[in-house]
Amino acid sequence: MAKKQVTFADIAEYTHFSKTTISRYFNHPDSLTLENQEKISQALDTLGYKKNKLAKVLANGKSEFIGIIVPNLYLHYYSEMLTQLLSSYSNYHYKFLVFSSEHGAEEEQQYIEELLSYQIEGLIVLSHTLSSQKLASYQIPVIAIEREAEYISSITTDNYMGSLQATSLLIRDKCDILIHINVNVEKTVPAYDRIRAFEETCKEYQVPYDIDLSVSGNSYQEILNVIRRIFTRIEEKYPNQKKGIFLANDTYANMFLNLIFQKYGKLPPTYEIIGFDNSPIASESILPITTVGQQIDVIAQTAMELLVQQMEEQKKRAPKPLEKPIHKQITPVLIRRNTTS
Amino acid sequence: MAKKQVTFADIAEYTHFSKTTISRYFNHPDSLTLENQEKISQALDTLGYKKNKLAKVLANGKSEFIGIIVPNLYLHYYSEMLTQLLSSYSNYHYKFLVFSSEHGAEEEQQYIEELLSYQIEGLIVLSHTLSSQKLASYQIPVIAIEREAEYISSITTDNYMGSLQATSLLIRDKCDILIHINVNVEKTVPAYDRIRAFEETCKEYQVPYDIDLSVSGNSYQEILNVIRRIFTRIEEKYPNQKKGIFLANDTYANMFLNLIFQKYGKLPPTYEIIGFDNSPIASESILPITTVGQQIDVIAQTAMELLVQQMEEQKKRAPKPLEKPIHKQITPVLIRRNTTS
DNA sequence: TTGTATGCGTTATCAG
DNA sequence: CTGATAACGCATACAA
Repeated sequence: MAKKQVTFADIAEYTHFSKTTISRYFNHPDSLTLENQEKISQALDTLGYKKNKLAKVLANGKSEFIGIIVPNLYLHYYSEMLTQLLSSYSNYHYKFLVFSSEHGAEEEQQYIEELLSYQIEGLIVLSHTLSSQKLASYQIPVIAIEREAEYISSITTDNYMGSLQATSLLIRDKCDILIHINVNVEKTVPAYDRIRAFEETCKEYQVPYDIDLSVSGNSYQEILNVIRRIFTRIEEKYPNQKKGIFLANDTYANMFLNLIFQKYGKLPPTYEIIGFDNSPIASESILPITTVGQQIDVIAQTAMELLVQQMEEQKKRAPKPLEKPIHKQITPVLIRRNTTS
Repeated sequence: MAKKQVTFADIAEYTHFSKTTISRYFNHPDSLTLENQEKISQALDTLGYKKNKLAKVLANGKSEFIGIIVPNLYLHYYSEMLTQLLSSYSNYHYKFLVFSSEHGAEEEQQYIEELLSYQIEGLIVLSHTLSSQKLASYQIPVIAIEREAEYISSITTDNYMGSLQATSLLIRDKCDILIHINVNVEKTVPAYDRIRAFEETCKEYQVPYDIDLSVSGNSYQEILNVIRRIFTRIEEKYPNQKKGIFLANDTYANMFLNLIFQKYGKLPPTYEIIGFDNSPIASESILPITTVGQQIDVIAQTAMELLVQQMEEQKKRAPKPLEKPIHKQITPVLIRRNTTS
């Protein structure tokens, strides 16, 4: 601590006011005469005052902190979401304490304890490790984004609508066989709706379909190998049919497209491909990929609105916690590019 | 505020100790009898105590906060760096307040003011908007990552070495003409060394070279259009020669590779391509791209070491600020993949 | 419009 | 080994 901080006491002494008046200068300036405002204002920069928000928080209980827990930032979806959340600073002036966690529940609970000890007013959770029941038990406004959220409020993409749009496009384009490629997602996860919608839509329109949930792996290479296997299988099984492939995300879609290109040097008319997420890879691919675009900005914005609302409620004298969690769905948009006709 | 927080006062009352003893229980437990430790420990969870770090900070001045300012998280480089920095939590237990800023100096100054008001102990800057001189004036430990840093400590990739390795490989592979494609970087930016090394190496080995710094644009499409123009020019100018292309980053490299593939359906032997960064796109491309890999984990780790060291110094009774800023360079590694022989 | 007194939850100093 | 008491920097009733 080089030189001690300048405090209200110092300013008060210097200006011959009381600390209270200095406090008021910041919080209710109109209650001072213009003359005195000016005096204090002068004193502030001759003394070089710098405010101390922590002291303020301790005194009034409003930390303006929001905790965020993301699984990682490697996936574009998460880093983009974080960007959008951070950018809400200009509207709400909440500060964000960010933790990245995907190594188990204990670690994550520790992080939350730590966050709580900093008096965060709210929490945004994107990781999947803790149950919503556990999260609800912390007695603090929580918003889940795209995860299981039975006991807490949440924002999710309308996965059903997204998948429906993709599937419909493939049907409209007269594909002979529709194929959905995905990991074996749990039914509690919102993204499971992508599988549901695909299947139900295919059934409704009575088109043949094939659902392959064999994707797995922790590295790009591992996953690529699985996709290659799937590609081979499809090539063998549906040789002369027009294949409409709907993949769980753009990374898979890009892999699949690359395999096709490596074999044929182009995208033959017997293939249509649709991804999910509208991540950068979808446009950077050898052929810009048609994809279901998640409206990450809208999701982030909605999450903040919901959270702010609940945090405001907490500040009232008799805060009424939500009777039921609020769940909102954001409709994704189909972005047509060059892998569909 | 549902129920008031449990404080030391409550615990003291309950256990018939003083607040001081409770404090000691947490900070110097050995100075209590085991029996009394046990008593307090019991009281803690029957009362449901939750610690308040803000109060602690106010009392002892150590916030354990570090501020981070990144330009954006859209670029993989930044999001990966942030991930790595966040992961240092397990070693140092510093918490991170993150701001994203690339819209001008005023905004960024405001952010820093805000960060300072939260008593951050150190600052990590990845954005380019504020001069190192300005940053140094804040009188707080600052580490710059991959940016101008005359007046503050910094970590950068050894761009010269990286570029040297790439250029050498292209020479070794007997390219007739070496071409470097980049934006027109300022000479103060560390990345300028990539251009320098390319030119100097070409001269030293007396191979013909061509430096094209015409890349510009704010969107993928804009940049792609420029790259296309450059591609056309190169095709016309060096039709039958073996071309060794070294691009400023993997995104450019991927664009270039896609253009080649779209024209030839493969990578003809008259082309070699090397990117920079080892970002995901380099492996996800139609052909895995040879690239200069920045060791982001090492950079982040080194940055934290340096920062922690300086923050520790600040906590001493007579802190000696650094006489000169410390600058460290991290050597990148050449990752050979399928776009070089 | 301004001041006094007290509290926020913890640590630090000094005494015993 | 334990306790009183005064910081830390600011906010807020309540008075004036």
